[in-house]
Amino acid sequence: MNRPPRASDVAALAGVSRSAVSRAFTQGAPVAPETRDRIMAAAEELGYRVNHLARSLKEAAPSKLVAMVVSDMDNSLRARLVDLLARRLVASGYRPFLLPWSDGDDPRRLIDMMLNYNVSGAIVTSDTPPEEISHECARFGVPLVLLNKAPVDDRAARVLQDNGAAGRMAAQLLHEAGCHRILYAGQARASFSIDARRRAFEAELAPRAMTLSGKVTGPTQNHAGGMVAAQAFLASGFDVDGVHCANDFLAIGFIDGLRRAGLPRRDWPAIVGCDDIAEASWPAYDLTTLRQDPERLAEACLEALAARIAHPNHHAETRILPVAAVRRGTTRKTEID
Amino acid sequence: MNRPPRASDVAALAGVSRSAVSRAFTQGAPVAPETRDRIMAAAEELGYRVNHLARSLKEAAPSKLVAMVVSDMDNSLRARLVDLLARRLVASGYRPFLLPWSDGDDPRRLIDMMLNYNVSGAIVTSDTPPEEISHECARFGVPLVLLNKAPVDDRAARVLQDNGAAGRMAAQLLHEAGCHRILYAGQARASFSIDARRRAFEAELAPRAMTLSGKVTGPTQNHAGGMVAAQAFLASGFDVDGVHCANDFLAIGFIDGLRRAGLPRRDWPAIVGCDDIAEASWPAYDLTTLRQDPERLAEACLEALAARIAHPNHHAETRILPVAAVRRGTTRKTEID
DNA sequence: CACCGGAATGCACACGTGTGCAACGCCATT
DNA sequence: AATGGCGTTGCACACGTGTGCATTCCGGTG
Repeated sequence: MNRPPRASDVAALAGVSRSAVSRAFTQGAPVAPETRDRIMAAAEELGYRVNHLARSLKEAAPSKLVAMVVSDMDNSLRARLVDLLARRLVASGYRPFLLPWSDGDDPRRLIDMMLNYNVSGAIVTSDTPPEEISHECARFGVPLVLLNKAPVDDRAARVLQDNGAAGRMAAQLLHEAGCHRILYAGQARASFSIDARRRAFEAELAPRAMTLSGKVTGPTQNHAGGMVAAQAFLASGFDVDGVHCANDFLAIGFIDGLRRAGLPRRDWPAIVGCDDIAEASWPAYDLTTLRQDPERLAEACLEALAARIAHPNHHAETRILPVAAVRRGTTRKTEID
Repeated sequence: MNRPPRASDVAALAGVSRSAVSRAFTQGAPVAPETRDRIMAAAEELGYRVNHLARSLKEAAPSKLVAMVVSDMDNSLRARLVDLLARRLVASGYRPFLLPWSDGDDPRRLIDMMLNYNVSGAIVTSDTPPEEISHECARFGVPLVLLNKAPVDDRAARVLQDNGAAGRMAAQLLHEAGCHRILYAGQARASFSIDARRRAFEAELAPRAMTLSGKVTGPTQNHAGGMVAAQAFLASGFDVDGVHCANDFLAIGFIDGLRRAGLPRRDWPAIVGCDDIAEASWPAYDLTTLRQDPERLAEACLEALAARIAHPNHHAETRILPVAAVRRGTTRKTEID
């Protein structure tokens, strides 16, 4: 026989009933200390582990699984968040369940996978998954947390950075750098957060005596997209002295685009990104940006998820986290080429 | 009542027995077509989904969960691999279960989590998790695949790139660049793969008329570690014209270390990394390196896992995947600063 | 019409666990 | 000694599903 040992095996070895074994492994259940010791010894000998699948079956709805829907793992901020979320989930007794999302996927397959495993909640980190997921989660009572996504359903909690403040701070940072003629570099199909930032950014330009001289876009909001955007910028002939990029990943691509085109460093416009990903601080980029703290984002997600699980019928809350300006080299004058 | 609908609810609505519902959702089970249609309509109306937890309970051992043990998610190669593995696992009908690992963690907690959920297999991607995990998996019959790790147990399958070839190719690339006095930059506590590469690299130096002039190490095998290593190199006064770095992540940190120190581009030694992470191709680095194809690594992991699951008693196999030289700017002479 | 074969369906058990309820034993109190 | 109370334990049911086996039904053949 090669199946894993079950509670009744332990019970037989310890000379007690199966219920006693179950109680020995249940926090706070009434069991005589010496009985528990005998049971634990038998369990150790057999290598017995409680089967959480069967346990969660008994306890009705909530398995301890939490689905993490994620795409764009090439963005290091996202990878960092996945890591942090997974660690916090494990520390809180949950088990993270990774559901990768690609643009062409069928959202119903995703929902099936979540409901098949009776998840006790879900966290959506990706930009692209469609609203349908939110509605289905709400319909089936799956507690849901959206990270940096648009509001779609009253029953979905949201965690997002303060996009309005971020856009305004970006304008201020370019203002501090003495810029007047501004370029915005983004992606054709902007996500919710990026679009909100851009609007706040543009609204803040005129009050600070700056004008939007042009916009360029790349096909994607990553490094490759940034390089394409830089190419478009150089080909356009826009006369600008400051650039705000949709996010850091695109901004470092933009910088590499300037670099590849051979534009000397002293001729670069001032550049401001957003997110403060790890690469932004590397000497190759030294990018001025707006920091959103991944640790706090992850923490807020877990708090929001716990709140949803505890009070599924409450109106879902929205947590807005502050951003902080990080002043680096791309907004400082330099004479070295 | 707010619990999710179960098979008996669907059965009642469709006017059939619960067994019929179960069969309707089981591939190849005998069910009259019109009965199946009626059942499916009822299931759709109620929003019924098969509970896979209960299903896997019935089917004895194998839940469809697969544990992915992973640390160092800041390395973009690792993040990429996690993404690819998760996608392939989902496509193959498995459900990836993310178990983050940190250095101080108790390996027994990790094993508990895997066995509690009756995983049908595990993939270990991280460098650090101790051998204890392998032994426990073997002891409890959990099919295990190790990615780029040392051999520890006959029953653990392994997938790794050809470290010997990679080390030799690194030497050849520096040889092609006309180097003679070589520096090796790595980490104090080297992982298995990195150590194997270094040995092959060093053995290949003399036959190609190159000598190892020195070694420097950083505290970690990432960007920060590379910057420290570069600092150590510059402070050492070693006279070298070629550098091999333990991996790309460290190599780009090494480059940024040279950059921060203000060393002009034309004075840089030739540099060769390993892995071909995304950043290596960025214009800021343009790093010559050895490519290990993440897609093939992920594919091989899944094949190895499937083989372990199908034949748990066979001797575990080891798959060695080829590497390819990627020649870029860091091994070309340049006159621009 | 009788019979037979195959398809479809229902019954009942099993998977491994948690827990309410009742029974039991022990000790202290009356 | 009888009684009450409390801590401990076992019984039995429930969670939601898959499936072997027996039963039923239907159509075709002799």
